[in-house]
Amino acid sequence: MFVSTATNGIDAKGRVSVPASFRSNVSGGPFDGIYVWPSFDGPWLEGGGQALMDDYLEMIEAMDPYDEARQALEQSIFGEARTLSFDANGRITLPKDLAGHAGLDGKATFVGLGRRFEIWNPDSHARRATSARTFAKENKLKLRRPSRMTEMGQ
Amino acid sequence: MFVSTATNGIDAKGRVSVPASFRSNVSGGPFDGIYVWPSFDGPWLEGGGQALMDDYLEMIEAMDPYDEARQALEQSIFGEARTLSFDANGRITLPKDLAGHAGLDGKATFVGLGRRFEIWNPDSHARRATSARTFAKENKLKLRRPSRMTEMGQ
DNA sequence: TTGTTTCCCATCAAATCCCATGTTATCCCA
DNA sequence: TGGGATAACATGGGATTTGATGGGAAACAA
Repeated sequence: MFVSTATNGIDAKGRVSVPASFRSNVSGGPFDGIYVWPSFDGPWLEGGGQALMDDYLEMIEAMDPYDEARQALEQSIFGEARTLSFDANGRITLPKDLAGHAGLDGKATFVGLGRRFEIWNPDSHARRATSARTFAKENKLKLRRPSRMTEMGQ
Repeated sequence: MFVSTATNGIDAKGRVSVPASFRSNVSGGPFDGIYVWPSFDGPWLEGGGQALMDDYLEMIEAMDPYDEARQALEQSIFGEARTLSFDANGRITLPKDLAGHAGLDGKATFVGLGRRFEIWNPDSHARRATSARTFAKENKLKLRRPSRMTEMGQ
């Protein structure tokens, strides 16, 4: 599970270290890396491992093949996603267009969100974290257990 | 899984490089190439590897033999598809009629969509990507978890 | 022949690999 | 518990490989 927040530097080649705990979270499969795409909600990046993409594929394929929403989601997730594999030191190279979408310049903040994570400009993220905390406080009563227990692996 | 978008040039001989990640995605089988056919939805091409064609065959064979829809799909997919094999550098030669259907002229945009991919005129695709992003944002709630529980993490 | 397709080789940029280094966190033992 | 030893992590730069592309020669077809 992706948890915690870490800010790492982006070097002149566009390389950035992925937090070690994120890396160990996606290790094991044949693809040693992550999937990253621009959020269609705002100026940040969405990311996850193979398992997340498999889930999205399953959810999208459950939709009607010629549903316009399905085609838009296919395009905006799979069409925009990049496979970024780790180098020997656990870094990825962020393509310029992705860095541009998120306004990344020299530093990137990785935010673990359970089954997926986000990559933010550190300043933007600080502002968002503040407002999210307020919003969480106002909505804390919405946090409740599902009526029937469901299993969640580790 | 086919992901990401890449635009490559079409040379005077009609050759175009298939993105390396697409190639590795279809490698392994006896047929070293891809299947491509004109979309019956609009001016672009549909494509995939052997696995995709096997899936379509399975789905179509599950239909009644004289179902009109079955015959239309057989004709529009298998009847129109071409097998385009890679040359030593990973290029295919696009037949003129396929290039014509998609309005390809000098450049081709490959769009990974999970199990399959599409080939677009770069300008047409840019317009579609923009509208798809808006539409995806408005319809993201249609992405539902499958009813059966899945585990978190990788 | 004439035009077309397939194969082969050359080139250039970009992505990847490899090695070195500083810094922090963890371990281990007295 | 203190403190040195060790390992893990993040970072920088050079060397090497891969990927995309262009053009020519050989095989094939009309």
